[in-house]
This record gives sequence, structure tokens and C-alpha cells, in this order.
Amino acid sequence: MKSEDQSLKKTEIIRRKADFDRVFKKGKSIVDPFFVALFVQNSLPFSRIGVSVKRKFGKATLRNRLRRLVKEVYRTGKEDFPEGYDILFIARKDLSDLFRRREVSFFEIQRVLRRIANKIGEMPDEKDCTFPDRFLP
RNA sequence: AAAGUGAAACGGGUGAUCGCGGCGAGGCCGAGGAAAGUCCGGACUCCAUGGGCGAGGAUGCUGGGUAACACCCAGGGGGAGAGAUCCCCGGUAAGGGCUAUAGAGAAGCAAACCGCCUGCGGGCAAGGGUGGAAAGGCGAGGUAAGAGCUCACCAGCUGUCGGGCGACCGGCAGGCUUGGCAACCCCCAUCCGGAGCAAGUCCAAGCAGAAAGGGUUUGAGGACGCCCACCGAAUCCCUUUCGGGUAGGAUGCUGGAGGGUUAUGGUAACAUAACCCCGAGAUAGAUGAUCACGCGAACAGGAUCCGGCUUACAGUUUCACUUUCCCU
RNA sequence: GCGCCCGUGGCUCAACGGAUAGAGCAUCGGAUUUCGGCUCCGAGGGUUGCGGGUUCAAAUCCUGCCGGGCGCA
Repeated sequence: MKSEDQSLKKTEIIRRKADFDRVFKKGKSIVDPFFVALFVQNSLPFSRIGVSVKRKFGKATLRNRLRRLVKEVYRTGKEDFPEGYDILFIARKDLSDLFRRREVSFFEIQRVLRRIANKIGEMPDEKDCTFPDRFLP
């Protein structure tokens, strides 16, 4: 997959409850001031993302905006993210505070998510399982 | 022109690039006035069905509108304001309860602290004082001093006559008078069966219930309780306990008490008719991002659907009206 | 989508509609002690979550918001 493909289909978003449960239960975590990222391998030739936003984060418009920004960052920069993972971003309180003051732009979310994506790629103990999964349907 | 009152409308434009959801699939459509809070009212679905009583709840001036409402329109009374206008609304001579402190006395044959009068037995409720409230108000007559004791006016009550569908309004007469709180219980009138789209229906997958106890054709049980009718079960019903599985898909799911224009009826809310229009259907949940145009800034994102109410809201526009000032 | 509860000093809780909203812990000051603790005495600290209403009078009653918690499907 090359960077020309900037579409984001339904299948590239974590939707089923079982998938969410799997990430929550088995996923490894990366902690950032704005997000906690959980990720796990998904036996697919591409990655899927999900966003978890608590009701306490803000009102519905704010929660929707965060989801859209995260999806937009992933869509326009898939080459920055490793393939074959389910990645779940959980918004933290510091981000909520900034959101309420409207001090968060697309580029800041992009910067933060790229930083997290690089860390996922660097995780050493995951490499063992990466290759066999590529031959699965 | 200034100050103000009341209605109503708009509320993120244009272009480029990359994207998202739906469907009859190169096309078209794709969040709001509040989508919100979930405070009311319905539609719809299930509880087998019908009726009565009760409990509980809601509403509360009158008439009308509506599917219905706690909403809307018109009217009545009271209050605030200079006015446009705004706010409030059943019953206290059915009963019970509460009215602290202060005060002589706080709810009915009232009471006498200071006081007024006196024939020293007593009489009085005008003045002072207390209080949110002192048993009609105010003025005159009257008297030893006083009092609806008498009279005029005003308020209230009862009766009566007239107007209005009615709430009420107006006139006359009477006897002289009844504190406040029902957003305390209560009374009266009217209305309401219960649960909710995670309702409900179908398909697929999966596990483990022929588990244990109790009940029942002498009627268990049947969605607030009771009663009547009715329905109703022997591997197949009801109930308690323990244990196990699923969290996928379809349907409900959007064309409706729907909008717009015109005409008619009505003071109006609204109703009726004709013609035209079709405007989301997701399910970790679709509208976004970047750039340019000087800035792009409110509250805020559908989840079964409608009618209201309430709350939030940058900026802007329109209409009607009031008061004051100036000019013609 | 429904149903229910709570909000009072820094914390945990009281208060038939009636006086200056109380109690314990905590805080501060003093006494006691060589010092500290314990103990004793005293003091400060409240928009009763916010707004409007009923009432002579509201933490209490009614109502609209705000915040928090619980239960059912």
C-alpha cells in the first residue's frame, strides 16, 4: 500500500465489540500526555484504528471532533503507522482541557500520533509474530 | 434621535484538493433552532380480553383550539409600571393542623399594660405600645368616656333584578363584618391501565438445564392492589434458587397529526379544500481536514417518530408599539 | 430509554417552616511539659450547589438549572 491511497473504509475502523475487547484485554500500551494507545496484532494485511472517548471528555460535538481529527490524521498519513495492528487511542484529561479551550489543531494531533506510531514500530518483542500473520487470509 | 416593550427571521459563504454515510449506484440526497435537558403530551409495540372499585399521580379563573398536553388563542379578575407591556389565578361560614419571638390580648360569648371616663361598684376600646397580622377602612354625628351606637362614601358578605355561553360586570335592598397559610393534610371538578424501540418480530451461531425445591383442574397463575366476567396447564403451566450460552445479521426505520402556495370559515389559536414538493437513517455511530479569498469567531451533532415546555446562544436583520426631545 | 437518591465549615454527619444553622475530627491560640504527644480552656471558619417563587419567616415547601452517585432493561 502506498501513500496515494488516502481513503478510509469501514473495515479500517475498529467497530465490533469483540475487537474492542481484544485490544483492551491483550493490547500493549504506550502512554502519552494526551493519549493512551493500546495496540495488538490483528492478522490482517492492514491496520485498523479506534478512538475511545469518555463521556467526561466533553459534550458530543467535542467528542465527535476528536474522533474526526484522529481518523483524518490516520487517513492522510497511513505510511507513518505500522501495518497489521489494531490501534486504539484513548483520550486523556489533558487533551480534554485543551479541547475545551479550542487550542488543538489538526497538526498537533498529527504530531502526537506520529510520535506514538514510531514507538509502536520500535517495540522489539512484537517482531516475532509479525511475519507469520502476513500469510493468513 | 434617545430610551424601552413585544413579535419574528437568519445563524459558517465561495472555490480547489483529499475523504465519509445512504440508495433505484458515475447520479442524487445527507444534522438543529435548540438535534440538548428528558420536564409534560401523544403515535407505535407488547402485556390474551372486557368491566368495576381502590390506591397513586396530574391539572386547577372562563370559553375555545388540538390526536393530546402542564401547550396555544381569546376573554375575566387582581397586581406592577408614566406607558407599550409584563406577572399571578379553584375551595378557609366540611373538618383537622400550624401561626415562633414580641405583645395585656393571636381566633370567636376576645383582652385591659400605659391610658380615657367615673357616682370608685365599674364602664370603654378612640389614642400609645408589640407584631407580618390586633376582629372592616375613613369622615361626621353621638357620649361621662366610648363603640356600626347612628349616618354618608369605600371594601366585603347575603338576597334580588338586569347583561354575558361563562369567568364575571352593573343596579337595588338588607343586616352590620367573617385574620393568614391549602407550592400543610384535606375538599371539589376533570383526566390517567402498565411497561417501553435495549418495545416487539424473524434468522444465524452457541451452551446444559428431562438441575433442585415449592404450587396447581378442590383453579396455580394471568404486567400496581382487590373484585367480577373471561382465559387457563401434566414431558409442554406458574414460581423460587443454582448454573450455562450469546452480544452477529435482518426487520421495526422513516411519507409524516409532513411542508409550501392559494382560497374559504373564524377576532384568533386553528380547521377545511385544491394544487405542488419529498427533505438523514447511522449502529464505537456518517458532514471533516488542508489551502486561498484581510479576520471566519455563538450555543451546539440525529439514534423510533411527532406536538409542546425549559435551558444555552457570537453576530445580524425585519416588523409593530410606547415615552421623551428636536425639526417641518 | 426508564426509575431513584444525594448536595450544609477543610472532612464525616445533625437540624417539627421559627431566635445568632449545630456536633465530632481537623486548623489556630493559650495552659500543662526540658521538648513533643495526650489532656484541659478558648477562638476562627458557612452565599446551606445556583437562580426564581410560596410564606410574616425557607437549609427545610414548590419550581428551573448545575454537579455527583445508584439501580433496571
